[in-house]
Amino acid sequence: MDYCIKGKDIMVSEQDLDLDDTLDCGQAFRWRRIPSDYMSTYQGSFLNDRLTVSQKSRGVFIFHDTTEEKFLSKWIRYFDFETDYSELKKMFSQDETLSKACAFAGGIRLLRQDSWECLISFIISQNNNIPRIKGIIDRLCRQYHESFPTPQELARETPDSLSYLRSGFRAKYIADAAEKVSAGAVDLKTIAELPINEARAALRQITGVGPKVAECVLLFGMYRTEAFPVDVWIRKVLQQYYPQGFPAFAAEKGGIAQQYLFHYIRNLNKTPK
DNA sequence: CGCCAGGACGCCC
DNA sequence: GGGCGTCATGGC
Repeated sequence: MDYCIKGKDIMVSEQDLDLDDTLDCGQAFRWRRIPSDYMSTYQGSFLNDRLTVSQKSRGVFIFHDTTEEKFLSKWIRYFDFETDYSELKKMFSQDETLSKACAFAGGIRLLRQDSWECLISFIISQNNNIPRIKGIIDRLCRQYHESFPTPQELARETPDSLSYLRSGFRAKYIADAAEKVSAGAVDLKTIAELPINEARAALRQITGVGPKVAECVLLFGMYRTEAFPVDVWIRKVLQQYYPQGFPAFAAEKGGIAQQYLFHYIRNLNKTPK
């Protein structure tokens, strides 16, 4: 990654990033695409900082509505610019299927999101579709001045008071997560550093957090790249391409590989962009 | 209209 | 410990 300042904008060059692949692939739900004919622009936020980011062409980006200080202290980390994804993809490509997946969706990067927002988002995601997940999270944030509520704020709610979300049976799960996190019974900062199986068990103390949601929180909210969420699509990939098991050489970064595979298998039958 | 969604729970055996 | 119905809501 390279960057330079141009007026109030920050110009960024990074070959291993595609905005549509990364911000609209189901790992984060609060990025909104601003319609435009000639480039992709997204608005979103991380913790309390907003960002507008555009992709001008392949590998060329403009970060607006931010500062160099914020860019250095927050956005570089959020977009995982400290990691060399071309190196990762080279490593993955020893495997034939992964090689195809990387070629197909090589613009995906793992976003280093906030663990609390991730926990609630993926609780909402269960047995749900992406447009509706976005809608529910939208209504939630609108209630809190367009920012994600803190655990303490959400802990004041009940399943009934959350009915405006229209999140269905998930409301009681949201309330339970908020209660346990705000009271410290579940300490996300500590969990992030635990050995992976202990971290999994700790997250699953929350009602409504099963294997899949726990894995997503670990991967997307705690940057545990060895976490490997298995949903119906990935289960299909594992059956079809990895009957002997997922290759061990990729296990440590398995979650990132999983992102490429997920995007690949979901779009196999659609026409490539 | 019916099917399904980046699942988890409760209950069954 | 695996199999199955159920859980709200709405996108398609």
